[in-house]
Amino acid sequence: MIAKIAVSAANFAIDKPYSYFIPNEMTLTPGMRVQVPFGRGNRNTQGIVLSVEEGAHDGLKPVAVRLDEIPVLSDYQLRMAAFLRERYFCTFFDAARAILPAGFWFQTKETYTLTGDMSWQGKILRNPHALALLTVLQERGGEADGQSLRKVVADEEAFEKAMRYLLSKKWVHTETDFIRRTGEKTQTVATLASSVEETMAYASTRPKSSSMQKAVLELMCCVGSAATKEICYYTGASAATVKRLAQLGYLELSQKPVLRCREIRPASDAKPIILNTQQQTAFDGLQRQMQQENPGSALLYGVTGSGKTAVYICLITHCLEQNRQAMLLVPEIALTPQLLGLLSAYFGERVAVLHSSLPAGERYDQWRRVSRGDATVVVGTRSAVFAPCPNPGLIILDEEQEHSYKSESAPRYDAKEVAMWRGVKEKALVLFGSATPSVEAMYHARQGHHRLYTLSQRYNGKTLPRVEIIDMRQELENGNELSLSYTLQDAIGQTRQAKKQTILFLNRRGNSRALVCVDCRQAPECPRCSARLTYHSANERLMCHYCGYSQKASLHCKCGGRMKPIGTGTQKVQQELQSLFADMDVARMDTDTVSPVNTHEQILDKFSREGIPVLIGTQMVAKGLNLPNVTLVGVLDADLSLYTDSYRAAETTFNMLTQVVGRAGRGDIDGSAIIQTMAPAHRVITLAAKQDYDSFYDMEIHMRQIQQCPPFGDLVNVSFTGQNEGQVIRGATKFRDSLKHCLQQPAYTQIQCTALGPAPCSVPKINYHYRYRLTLRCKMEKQLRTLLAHLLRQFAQDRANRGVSVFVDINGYD
DNA sequence: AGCACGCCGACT
DNA sequence: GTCGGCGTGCTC
Repeated sequence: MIAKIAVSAANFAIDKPYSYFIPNEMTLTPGMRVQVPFGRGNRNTQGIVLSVEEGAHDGLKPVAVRLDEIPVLSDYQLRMAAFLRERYFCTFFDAARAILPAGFWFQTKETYTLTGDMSWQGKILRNPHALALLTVLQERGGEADGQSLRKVVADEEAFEKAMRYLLSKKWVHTETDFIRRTGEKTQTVATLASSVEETMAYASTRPKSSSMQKAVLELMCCVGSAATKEICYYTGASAATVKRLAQLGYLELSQKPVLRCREIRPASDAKPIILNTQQQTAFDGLQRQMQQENPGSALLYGVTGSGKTAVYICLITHCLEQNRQAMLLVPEIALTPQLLGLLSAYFGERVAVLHSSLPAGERYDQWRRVSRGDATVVVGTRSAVFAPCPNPGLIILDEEQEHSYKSESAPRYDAKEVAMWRGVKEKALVLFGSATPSVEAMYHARQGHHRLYTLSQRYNGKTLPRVEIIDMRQELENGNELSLSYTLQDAIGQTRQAKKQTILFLNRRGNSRALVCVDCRQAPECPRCSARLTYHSANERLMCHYCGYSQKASLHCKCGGRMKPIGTGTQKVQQELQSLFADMDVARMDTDTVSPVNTHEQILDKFSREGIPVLIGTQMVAKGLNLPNVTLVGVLDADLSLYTDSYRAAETTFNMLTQVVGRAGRGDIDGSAIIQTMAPAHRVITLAAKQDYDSFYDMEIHMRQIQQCPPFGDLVNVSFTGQNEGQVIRGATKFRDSLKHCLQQPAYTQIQCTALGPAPCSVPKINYHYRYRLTLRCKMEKQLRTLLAHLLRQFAQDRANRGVSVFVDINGYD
């Protein structure tokens, strides 16, 4: 018998089913994982059985080990993996990795053994690490595992190099085994093992060279116990320093499970839902659609507060009554505790939560519950679209316009597309929900590809907040140089007097700060990346977001000038507020205030509970909880997010403004919003202020048509990365030229596609790797996908492109 | 990408 | 002569 196997060692260029013969005593079924020898060196590789067939095994290698008792991927999931592979230019194995939760995967364990060849003894080796490894191996009776050997040569790169040398000399032999993970994800926690006095006494005797030890001990005296990872973050010490202190007896290390999943608190009352007329109409239509042979897809367009969730719950109930499972995807699980509570109130034990920050073991269990059919309601983030429901009848994607449905790493899939594919294959209704649908979704709805259901009434008949636009140029002319306009200042004062709360929203991406020299205006950059280092005042360090590099923040610039932190401006606004309202409490949400101890939720919770008059923050305050006591929302620099070169800038700004304005007046009292901008006449801003989605859509769809952007055309980035900049550019250019050449061939003349570039990516260098990209304006159809796949394979096989890797991203967000 | 094989220059 | 560098081609 012969098995066709997809192997993990294959890259995109050589990814195909490889045939192996199945030893007589072994039985294999498709979807099982196996260990097979691969390549000239027959290194052990993990593989997935795609199919099993009759046949003679002339010259085929045998399957070495069967790793699963029962298949981990069903036939249906194997087809899904094939779909991902074809659609997103990844290997079959990459696709399987995306489908299966992390808890399913094996850890590799390398065993190194000394071969009989002892000719190295007495020789003077050029590589001192190699000799060290040989010595240790001999001491341990000629065999050791990779983990313990890596302790001998701590530096990963040096270890690899030395081991490569030993293997090439055939003095050492290696074998890889796949062992099941321990299940639970754990982290190392250090606890102070001696008294504070004793520890401080020791710390004070330490010479300057051990300042790291001192810093760690000081921190530990304060906190008593902390995760090693956190200690390293706050002090900049390496894990080795912590370990050393443990050896010296000052700290005690232990393994504790990571528990990031907060318990779901079921909402207290699961009272029967009464739908209003609009909700009932939508529900009836959706329910009827779900009964059909091919239910297709639908868009539920419901303004903020119109009660989409109630419709979801009724639909899920209906779906379960048909003995089918329901899936509900959300952009971010941490922002939906209320939804989770509500679902568990209605569906109790039948709910399974799947998302990436669950500990591996937990995720594994949830996954099993779903595939066994014990859990019939799946709630989760993007990857939950792969949930192994045996027969789903309903797939809901809430807040459909959110970017988090698109994966940013390989395979770069879009959960919306995967959901549509599943919907067709499994005859399940796919429902997109949004208060501000993406232009693409609304277009498809208007074209009749999705059925459209609209909820235009706010749940308890509440009116939308009053919105006022303030021209900040005018404000400057009037002599106000503060970030807060006079109008906003007054409004904050009044809100405070009414014992209500204000949220001030700074329209900045992220929440990072930099250190800038007062004299030369230079900010320290990452030595490995073309990016500024971010200043973290919690640990007084500068850190790189892209590669993880970090260094101690210096107070002085190279030029001798003083360094000053600048940032999102939240602090500046806070200072302004405090000089305007001397005794007012202000809460702030940015890198300085958000920490593992002080999470977003805790800050919001504190703000809400203690009735702090003002909360300042960046985009992260826009999302999340309902805060009933907030009646005023101020947006600073509303136009800032318009000035990016993405075709989605207008849409993102509109959605963000609508969302933020909707934060005001969730309680009994009507809210108001003040939008400050340098471009008060900009249509996006005026329309957002009026909450006029339809006019915005009409304007934007027109632009998209002119520019041939989605939904009319696709923008595809083909990115090239490598350490040699010239080689990367040459590779990209060559790729573009062969694409252009192919497009001129008679077979491909129907393909419409133009290629621009190569141009440097938005971050041109990450971790010493240069990044260039081509932008294709095209219609991503089957023929073009085939052509691109061919070109990608050809690229990888070209010797000139060694060390350059390439990936494709379709309609990405960067 | 990773690995073996093979061809060629430097050193014993 | 042999060790070791690096270019080339294949992966069931």
